[in-house]
Amino acid sequence: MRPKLADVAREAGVSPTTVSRVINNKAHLSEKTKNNVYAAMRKLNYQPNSLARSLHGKQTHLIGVIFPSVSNPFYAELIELIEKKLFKNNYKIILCNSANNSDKERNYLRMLLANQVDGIIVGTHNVDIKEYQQVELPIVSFDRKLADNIPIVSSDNAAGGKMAAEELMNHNAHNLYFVGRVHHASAVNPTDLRQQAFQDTITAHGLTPHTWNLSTTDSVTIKRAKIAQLLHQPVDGIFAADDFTALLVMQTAKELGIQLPEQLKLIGYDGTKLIQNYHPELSTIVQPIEDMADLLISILLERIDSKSEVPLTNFKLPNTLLRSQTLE
Amino acid sequence: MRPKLADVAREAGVSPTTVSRVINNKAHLSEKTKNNVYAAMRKLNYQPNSLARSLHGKQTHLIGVIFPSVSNPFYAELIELIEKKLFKNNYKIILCNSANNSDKERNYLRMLLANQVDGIIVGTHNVDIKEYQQVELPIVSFDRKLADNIPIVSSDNAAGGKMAAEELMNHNAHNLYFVGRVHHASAVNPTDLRQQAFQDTITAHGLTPHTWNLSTTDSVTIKRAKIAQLLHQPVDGIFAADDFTALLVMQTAKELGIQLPEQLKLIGYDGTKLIQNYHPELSTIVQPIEDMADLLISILLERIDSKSEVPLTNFKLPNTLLRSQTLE
DNA sequence: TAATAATTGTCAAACGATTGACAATTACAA
DNA sequence: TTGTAATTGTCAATCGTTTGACAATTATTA
Repeated sequence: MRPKLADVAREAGVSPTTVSRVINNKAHLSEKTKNNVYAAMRKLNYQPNSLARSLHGKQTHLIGVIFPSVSNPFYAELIELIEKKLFKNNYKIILCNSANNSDKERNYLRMLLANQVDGIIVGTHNVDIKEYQQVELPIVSFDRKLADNIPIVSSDNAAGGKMAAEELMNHNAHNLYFVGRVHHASAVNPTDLRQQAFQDTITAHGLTPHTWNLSTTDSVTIKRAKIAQLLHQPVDGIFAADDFTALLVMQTAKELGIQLPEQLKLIGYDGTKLIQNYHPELSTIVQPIEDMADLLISILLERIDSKSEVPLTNFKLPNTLLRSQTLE
Repeated sequence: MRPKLADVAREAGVSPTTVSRVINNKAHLSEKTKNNVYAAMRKLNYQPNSLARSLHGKQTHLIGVIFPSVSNPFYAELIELIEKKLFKNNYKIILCNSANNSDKERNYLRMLLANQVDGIIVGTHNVDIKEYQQVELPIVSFDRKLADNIPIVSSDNAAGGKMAAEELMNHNAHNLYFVGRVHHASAVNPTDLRQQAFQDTITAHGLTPHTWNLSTTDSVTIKRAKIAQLLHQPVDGIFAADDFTALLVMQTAKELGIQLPEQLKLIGYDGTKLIQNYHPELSTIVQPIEDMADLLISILLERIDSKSEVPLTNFKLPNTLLRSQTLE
């Protein structure tokens, strides 16, 4: 049985109230009793029961973190940074993998509320979650519009798409394709803005943009096949929706004997540390992952402890272009 | 303010006790009252306060998951599977990134205890944690000896090392190197067994094994440089400590004009889905990630709800060899 | 119709800590 | 020596839910 506050009090020869005061730094306490209490806590290896404390109204210091995947390196790096920074602020995270399953996400959301988390960071891609509307807890969203009263942090996707288009055109590519999940209706996801801006920029330059759709449910084998098909079209510039798709393009091109960058220019998206380290040859739009993690957390913590309404902005952080061998 | 049990009772026109009974499926309750209560809960969007329930002795349904990294794809995939399977069993996870920092790890451990988690899965690489000895909570360790009373789940690292050695020799490689973090003292980590078995197997075949040390603190640039140095030695077979190191070897070899597999055979280790999908050319020892996740969880849950002492075995699951272009 | 079973309620004590009110003791300065 | 401030204690209510004991009501069956 784990020791409780009363045990510490007995051990230290003081009242339970005093122990609680020591723990919470209340009132004026002599160094002597403080030290007695600390010693007793150490001796008994005492840890205050968070449940009891939180039940009384104290913060839980738990933050729910909901993302569609953990194994995707982009999310993995973002989550790692979020964890690191929250830990510094003495918060711990409950990790929720929505797996793009709205039932699972809803379930997790309910659980987070039941567990009285202090706040939630959401980076998931399911739209139909009405529930977010009525959560009266500090929430910050990553790259996605959840509800009117929830601030969004993202990179400047439109600028990223434009940058990719311009860069490909500057390198004399004319048959330009966007490869990835292609959206058709009006842009809903911030990420759709990449494709949109890419196409608009190309059109503005008097060229015709093309798209080549890969479904997110396609296996990698199928994606490779589809990309091989694409590479049999006249194409000399590709903007991939993400770096891993770009890798497939690179590899497929190589198999088909297509030279990069001579015959084909390629730009990816995300620019994780993993890609920068292990595929430095890939040109890519680098998202400011660390800045976004910082911002997500500072907005969230601000909301948590000041209770102030944060202006409901869509915070857009700038991307950078990493020029490498697939471009020049 | 979130509704509480008493609010539901009022709304449903029953006593708080009855509501609690409905929630916990106690006693005999008529369908009618049950439905009334459910309706009231739905109407008020009621969620029982987990803190209060757990304080009373109910499980928290929280599991602490401590790993040295989230962004490393191997851990990322393992964590994702653990999350997926725990979710199915109605458990949620508190994610702890030890970052190979024993202070941080100790801190997280204390916090997990304070939060009354039901169990802990530990996959971290710090040794000097005495604290694990005295935790009287169900714990399972991944790939690491923590304390005498804590079961370990791992892949058969020794068999993996042996497999790699034999495979390289079968393909007529004679100058064999282990590349990665090289241990010198007697093996402490299960992962050290890979290197040990690799070397022993080579020696047993009358050849001389070599090692080429890469520190975990080396940047990727430095690792590349060190690998380039290695490739200027006489070497025709390399066993990399992990797949990402293997990628660096592949890339460096290519830059130096060394042909794989003609001039150099290469085997990596881990075989994540990421590597299998995006680097299918790499031969590697594939760890049974999913099986390990299953086993970790079944042992942990067994311990949690049967309170039975699980036999303190080191569960070793078999690896498989993925032969690909870097071998033949 | 009586006896039995099922259903629901009331009440109160936990779970482990926090906190405010108030009292009592001690220490220190004037 | 007295007054004031600092220190510590006692006591009880509270956070939201669970649970056991017991009573009261209703329904079912013989």
